[in-house]
Amino acid sequence: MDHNPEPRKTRIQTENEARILDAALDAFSLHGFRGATVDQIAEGAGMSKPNLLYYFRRKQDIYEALIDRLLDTWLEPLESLNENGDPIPELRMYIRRKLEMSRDFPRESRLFANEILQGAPRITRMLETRLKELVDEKSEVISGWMKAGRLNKADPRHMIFSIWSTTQHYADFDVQVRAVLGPDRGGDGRFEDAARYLETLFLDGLKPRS
Amino acid sequence: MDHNPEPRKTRIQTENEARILDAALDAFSLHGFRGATVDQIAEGAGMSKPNLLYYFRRKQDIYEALIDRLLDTWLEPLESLNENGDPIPELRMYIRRKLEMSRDFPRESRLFANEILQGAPRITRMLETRLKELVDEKSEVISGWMKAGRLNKADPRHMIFSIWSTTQHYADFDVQVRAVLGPDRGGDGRFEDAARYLETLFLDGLKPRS
DNA sequence: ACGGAAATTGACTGTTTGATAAAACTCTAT
DNA sequence: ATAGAGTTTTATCAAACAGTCAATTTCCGT
Repeated sequence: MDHNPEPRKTRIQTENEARILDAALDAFSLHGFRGATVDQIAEGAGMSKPNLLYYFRRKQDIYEALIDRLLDTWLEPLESLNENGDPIPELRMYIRRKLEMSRDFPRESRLFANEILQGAPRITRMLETRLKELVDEKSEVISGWMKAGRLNKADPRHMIFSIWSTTQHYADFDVQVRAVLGPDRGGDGRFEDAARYLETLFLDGLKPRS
Repeated sequence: MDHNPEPRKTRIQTENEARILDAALDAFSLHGFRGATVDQIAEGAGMSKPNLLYYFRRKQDIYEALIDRLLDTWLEPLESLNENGDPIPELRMYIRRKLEMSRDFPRESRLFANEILQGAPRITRMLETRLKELVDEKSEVISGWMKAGRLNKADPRHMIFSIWSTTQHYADFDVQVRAVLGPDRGGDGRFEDAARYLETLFLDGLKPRS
């Protein structure tokens, strides 16, 4: 009665799906859903188009598989913001982890940015439910810290936005960042500069403490 | 010898080019260069595709016209950062003007974001020359303020990045912002909330001043 | 080593896309 | 009012596109 309990995957299937998703991430993150082509992805994955479509029947299926896989990873740092920790180190860690994700997973960041930029036609529901609930919950945590005087008073939701935008900027606007900062002088210097700046900004602000 | 001194435009030409550029801004800002179609733009402009191509011979020409028109407007707020003004009010004004531009010209912001996200193939040179020079110049100004103790010490270039990213976030990630904040309760409330938050963030930071 | 399942391919289809050509129409300066 | 520039449309094209299909080849448990 093998009634579709678990369609166990073969070795080749696992490998090829991984290669397809990787090539698709390249294409979609750079050109968006409409701009990326199946031929392009197939070439990137090193296989023929019909072969690719043997694993994912429609272009949209590849895209949705990517988005699904992305979301957990993407929200995890905020999820692990700990109500019982010290506010300042908690925020410091959250910002650093988001910045690390921009460094280590820039394509994922750009894919997400592209999707939102194009009106999020495929994930609006998710934004209004799962994302909103998570932000609501964590905003309460932050709000509690502020009421206890452990954090400067500010709108927690906009605060989360500002952490998202500043950190993801280094992935999404990478070309611009590189153009402005000039040639990379190797190492993790650029990353550390950004980390140090963001810590100053979020914790101390720009007005000198007299 | 009317040797192409100024190809003075007719009334119809002026009107139609404006309508095309407006429709193109809708399309390109939502789908990027490759994702937007000429048919789509023509329909948005209320004319046939061949008619549109009578005014702009290639799709790319429309796109480039938009980008050109955009840049001056986009950089103007930073250009008018005044070395001789008071640092805090100058920054406050810069942030507010950038935020106003996100509110008033969200399509332009998204067009720019799309271009950068896709690797800025058409404007890399501009980023490396004009934009870099402007940022270098203004970084010197900010750096001077910091050395004079009139501003908290922080990397001026990353500071500019953070102002760009936080303000443009409200245009580029509008869908996400709406989803998280819930239904708009009319008026300029949302804008004022963001303005107030950003002022707190940039000037005071999040660590309470004891 | 072999038989059936899994994987791969070449050839193809219908549609969309950016772009062109030529003919028909409209506006405007005289 | 009319000639010619300026504008619009119909018809059309070749390339690129997502997706299908039948036929072939490879893989793998027995």
